[in-house]
Amino acid sequence: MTAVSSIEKICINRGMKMTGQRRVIAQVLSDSDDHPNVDEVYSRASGIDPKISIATVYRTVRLFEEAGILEKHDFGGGSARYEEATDDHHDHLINVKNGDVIEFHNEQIESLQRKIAEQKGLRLIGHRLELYGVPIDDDEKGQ
Amino acid sequence: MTAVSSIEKICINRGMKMTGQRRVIAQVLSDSDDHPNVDEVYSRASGIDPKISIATVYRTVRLFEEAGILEKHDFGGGSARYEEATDDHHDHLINVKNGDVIEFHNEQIESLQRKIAEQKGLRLIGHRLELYGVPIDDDEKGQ
DNA sequence: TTAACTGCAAACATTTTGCAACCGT
DNA sequence: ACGGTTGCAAAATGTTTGCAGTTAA
Repeated sequence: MTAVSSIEKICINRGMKMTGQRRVIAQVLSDSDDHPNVDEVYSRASGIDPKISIATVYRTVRLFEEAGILEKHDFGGGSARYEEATDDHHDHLINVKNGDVIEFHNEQIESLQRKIAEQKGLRLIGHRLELYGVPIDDDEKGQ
Repeated sequence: MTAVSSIEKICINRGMKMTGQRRVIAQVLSDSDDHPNVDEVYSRASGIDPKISIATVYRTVRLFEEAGILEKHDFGGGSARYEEATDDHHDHLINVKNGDVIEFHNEQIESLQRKIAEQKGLRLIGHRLELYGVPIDDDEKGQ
């Protein structure tokens, strides 16, 4: 009856002890299309189980992140934000004129990044790439 | 007599009130080749004027950043890091093992970025690229 | 002179942690 | 039953701010 969220399935597969709190947090995160911060996860989870504590949310998202189930993003603005990890990696192209976010993936850039890191003696373990642009059409009339 | 730092010159040009503390902080930042955080700026400044307070450092780097004199970076690791803003663009490769920051510039990546934006109908006006890596040597003995 | 700046300490925001009680397996 | 997990409150960070005294212009 109780639907099992996609994240909970992963947890079960890995033999994690699934408490009621973890189930709720897993469901909240599976249901989220955005990139909630801990406070938002906490309040969504509280709607399902009002006696969850925020310390547990912190501990759980950290657990999930270390298990590779979540991705942690630092978009600035004070708090870390989370999204379910998927196997398709993408970067973001932001249209600063209207705030639209376009996801893209470019293997050539990815491999150049690895190469640059290697040249400096490092193995690439992550990156952050954000592009900011304005519509080319708007360009024709000035600026 | 007292050498005027490059950042102080900019401040003077803009008519900022230059106190002793601001002069010291401007000099510390002008002299820094790395990407110090506030704590590091504070301790370097304290070496020149031991009675500067860390609150003043926070206020001053924020002032400089809002004036476009400094660039503020969020490389993770808890605290914001600063560098003098220049017109020559570069990206950052962060050694997450020790916090070292290596600057790099790769025209191939730059041009790919422009191309990607164009393909989506945008003209690139800015970007943020940060690479995170660990020393390859450390890698050999486990992970 | 006086509006802006500084130092101090307290306030804040986010995240982590010690510990006793609790619960999944 | 046992060891991991939770809730709570306190601590740890990093940063901002209120206020009274100080200083650059």
